[in-house]
Amino acid sequence: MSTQAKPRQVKLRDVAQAAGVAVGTVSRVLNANPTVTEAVRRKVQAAIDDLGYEMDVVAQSLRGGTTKMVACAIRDFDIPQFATYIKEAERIFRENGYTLLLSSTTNQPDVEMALLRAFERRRVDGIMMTISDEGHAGVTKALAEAGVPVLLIDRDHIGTLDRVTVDHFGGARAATQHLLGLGHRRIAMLVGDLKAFPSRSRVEGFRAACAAAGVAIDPGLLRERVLDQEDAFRETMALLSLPDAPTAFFVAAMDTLGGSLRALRALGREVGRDVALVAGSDSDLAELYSPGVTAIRWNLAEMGRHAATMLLERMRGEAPATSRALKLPTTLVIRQSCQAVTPGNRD
Amino acid sequence: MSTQAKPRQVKLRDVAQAAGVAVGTVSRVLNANPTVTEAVRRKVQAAIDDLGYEMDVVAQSLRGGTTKMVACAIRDFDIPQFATYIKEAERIFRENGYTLLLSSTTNQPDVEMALLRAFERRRVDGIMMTISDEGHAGVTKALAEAGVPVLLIDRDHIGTLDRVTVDHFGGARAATQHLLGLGHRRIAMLVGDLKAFPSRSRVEGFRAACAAAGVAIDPGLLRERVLDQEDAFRETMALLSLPDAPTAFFVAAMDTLGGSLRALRALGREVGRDVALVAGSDSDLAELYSPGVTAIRWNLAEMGRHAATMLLERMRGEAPATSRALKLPTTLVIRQSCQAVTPGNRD
DNA sequence: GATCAATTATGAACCGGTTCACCGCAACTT
DNA sequence: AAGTTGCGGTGAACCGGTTCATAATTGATC
Repeated sequence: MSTQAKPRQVKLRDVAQAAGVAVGTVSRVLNANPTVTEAVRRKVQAAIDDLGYEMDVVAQSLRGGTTKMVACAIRDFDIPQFATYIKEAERIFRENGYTLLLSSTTNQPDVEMALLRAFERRRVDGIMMTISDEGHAGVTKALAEAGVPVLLIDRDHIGTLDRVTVDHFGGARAATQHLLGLGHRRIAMLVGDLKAFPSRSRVEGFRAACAAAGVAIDPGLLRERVLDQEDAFRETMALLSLPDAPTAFFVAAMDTLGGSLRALRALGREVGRDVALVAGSDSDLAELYSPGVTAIRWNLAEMGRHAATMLLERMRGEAPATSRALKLPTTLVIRQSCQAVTPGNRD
Repeated sequence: MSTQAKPRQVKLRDVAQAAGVAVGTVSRVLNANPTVTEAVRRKVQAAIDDLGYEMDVVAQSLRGGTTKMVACAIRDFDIPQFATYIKEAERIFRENGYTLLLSSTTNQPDVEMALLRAFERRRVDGIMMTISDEGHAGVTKALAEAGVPVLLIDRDHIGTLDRVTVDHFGGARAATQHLLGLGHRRIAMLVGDLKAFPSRSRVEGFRAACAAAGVAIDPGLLRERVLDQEDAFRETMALLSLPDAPTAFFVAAMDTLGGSLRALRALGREVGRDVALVAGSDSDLAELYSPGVTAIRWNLAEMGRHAATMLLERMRGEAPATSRALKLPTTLVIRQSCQAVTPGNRD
């Protein structure tokens, strides 16, 4: 008896027929509706087990209007920091019966808008994403019209949406203060796209620290749009080749430390001795490199947990009408990559 | 005119009414059915654009039986190697109109079986996954009864399913030969769970190389079930504390190098000088550590690309009836972490 | 101008659940 | 005994598309 073969998908009506009840009754049993007798419930359950019935979520979604799916779109999957974030968020969603739907935006507004449309067509119950440009009219319009709750990941400037952010400003300021305190005056900074919150607030933190110390910033040492390790390699090479090269590097962009380290290695500069180095995000590489690379750290698992929880509450209508923002604190993990500037180090 | 506000979701019948045609006709226009006049097509398209109609994929899926969703379940997201794989696979699927659905199996058969049931309920068109134990009766049964194409990621022993695998055997053998060639005889090996293909074939490669060289394996130096960096740290600490500690470490398990490096650092052993080290998978850390860590490498992007393509072909019925297996080659990237055994290094 | 064939549009059934107005029946009133 | 209440189950409408048998229209032919 029971689940053998599986000649044809068992449907609700088959269960109803086997149990000798109406389809509506089986549905009520499945949804634990209290208006059903224990005797009937047992009889139906027996038929369900016997036939090996599995609910068709697509049909359920059509009628119910809710799909129990949450979409997540980020710039690029293989940024380890995002992976940790998503891992934790997915766990929360899974435990709550939601399925995660994943896409890369490749940091292009067109793709972001197309994805939002696709998510709408798929009728996801909620969306969690990063956007490449908080000022992009098309994207902000699409977000506003989404029709389902949207939570921005480490993005800001759209006050009507829930968001989880990181205190990059504080992190960058602390990192810069650290370098300034060691005597560095020519500090190069590598950041991503200033159209998005993280890089923007990192630069603000950098500027704030420099301003507080009365140190002027050489615009030639501030390199933006550094999005991957190749960019970081190229910019670091260029900066090191300057006639008046920087004594310190603040590699602030996500997951770009490797590129800078390769450039330093290629030109034979030793971290800590020839040049000071701070990473904008922590990693195994930063920790285990010799010397250890001072880095800005925050709790990514907690970020994913909170994001998922906030979105769940919003989807369930448990959240307040106003948008909620969570800002995670950062700490500067000081390692051995930054030494004081030696007097004769530079002319 | 055109998409303003959005008072209520526009449905197919609304478009039909606006264009003055039957709903079936609008459907035919949307599906580019050739039996529709250019004049009607244009009229309907105008109504679609004017109303800002967006198809409801859930309803489409219910009738059509196909959801254009592919599920991907892996042990753990934040293993960088998987991230690269998934990134590439997702791109292929997205370009082909498929949406990726992601879950963690947490390496537990129960979860794997539950996920397979959940995927079935969601009516995904295909599944791509790793499993924790290729011999697990419940899981293999669930896979066989899946009802949709399943592709195994770096798993074997289930001949009826498509799969992409890596030549871990060859990689492990080459790595071991390398260590043996440098004079190492007491080689510790850290692998994951032998119930799954990768660790099993790595151990086989290790044994093959040792056997060919006539070197006996000390069972005490073979540590299995090393699944994360904490495990690797613990086992490495234990091995280094042995009265007759190994002179070389083959840290073969995925993404565990960091744990071993921390242990070596904690005990003050220097890689390359005090102990030789080979990693079972390559990474930024292996490349940029000082000294660079010799590692086994394969093309993860290609792996993801092939997996997605194979699954797409299978879903479209373009694949041959027999299951297909792709085995990616590995290369040993030799860096500076393995020196020859110095005569007085060990008694 | 009538007949037939080919082309194009129609509308209802269908996918597989959920929901709700309604009905049957037993218990409770007076 | 007739009327009322309320619990438990029924069955049909509904969600929003797709599909196909059928109808309507057009064009060709005699």
